[in-house]
Amino acid sequence: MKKARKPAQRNRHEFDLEQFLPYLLNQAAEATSRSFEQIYSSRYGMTRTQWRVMANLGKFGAMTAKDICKISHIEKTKVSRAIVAMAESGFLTKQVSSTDRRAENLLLTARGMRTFNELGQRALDHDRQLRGRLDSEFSKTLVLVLQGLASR
Amino acid sequence: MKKARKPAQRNRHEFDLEQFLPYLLNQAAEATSRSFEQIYSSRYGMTRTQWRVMANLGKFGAMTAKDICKISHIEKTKVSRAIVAMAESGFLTKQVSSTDRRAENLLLTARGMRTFNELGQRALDHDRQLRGRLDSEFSKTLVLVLQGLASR
DNA sequence: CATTAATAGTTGCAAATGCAACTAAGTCAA
DNA sequence: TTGACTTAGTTGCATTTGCAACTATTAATG
Repeated sequence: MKKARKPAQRNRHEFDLEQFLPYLLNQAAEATSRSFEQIYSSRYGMTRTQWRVMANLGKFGAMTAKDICKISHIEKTKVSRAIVAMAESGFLTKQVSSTDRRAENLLLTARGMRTFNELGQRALDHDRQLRGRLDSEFSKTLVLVLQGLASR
Repeated sequence: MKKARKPAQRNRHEFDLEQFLPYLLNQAAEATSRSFEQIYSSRYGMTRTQWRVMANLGKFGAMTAKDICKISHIEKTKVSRAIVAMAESGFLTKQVSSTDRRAENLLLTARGMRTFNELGQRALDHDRQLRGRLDSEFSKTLVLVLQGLASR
């Protein structure tokens, strides 16, 4: 059990880190991501960003780095490097767009697909575990709220 | 408005990144932390970890690095380096514990206090903005759920 | 057309991080 | 005591990141 410390002094603002949404979100995000990270990192040597890129490609099929950025709000350099690494590991192939030679269409290889399918299955399990005893109504609202917070 | 893409193919698992809790939490955490980070980083050149260490010291008063780790679940090396930097910037002072010469008691300086008070005020504002139109009952539950997810 | 501006993606570099190994100090038991 | 073990905190190193500047290509404008 956590020891209940007394605040050292009263402040004008009554700010409490442990109630601060960005902090809480970070803690929860770290804890929940980290356990799942174990799986794709140990099995496939993938990083978190790589897994996310894969999950997007797995869901939406071929798309460009730009698309991934827009959908996932991940930094473009992060995406760029993830793509390079994934191409090297044989999870995806790039092909220059026929209509715009700057852009490259990204496509999961057969191996990429298989990997995505396996990880997707495990992700589902993990998610169910996390949601555990959350009321299903609450769970739905939670998703909406998080999406709302993410898109600002 | 977000373009609604169609999944490329149906998979056995029906996994959807955009409903995946770790992912949602990360997105929300990033978005909400980043906007606030602007403030302490531009005004005081502080990093996220430094701000968190400060917030703990501000709330609980003098404590050791170990205590901060235990309370906040932040990696000890992260905490250690944050402390060094904050001491250099004059936000805190260390003093070797009288009962255990390995441990150091950390204490915000007057400047550290002032900074914490100012940032605390702004954090409160930020938090209120984030919570915006969240139902207050939901808001409370949310905190509990996030804390639950964080401590596993 | 010819320039100028915008866009897709990459790269360089300076942080920030994670992990393991380390130092110094304390504990405990025989 | 002394030797093995634990603990508080630091350090080294390899990896990941964020940001700005860059290349190559396309769009827009006069």
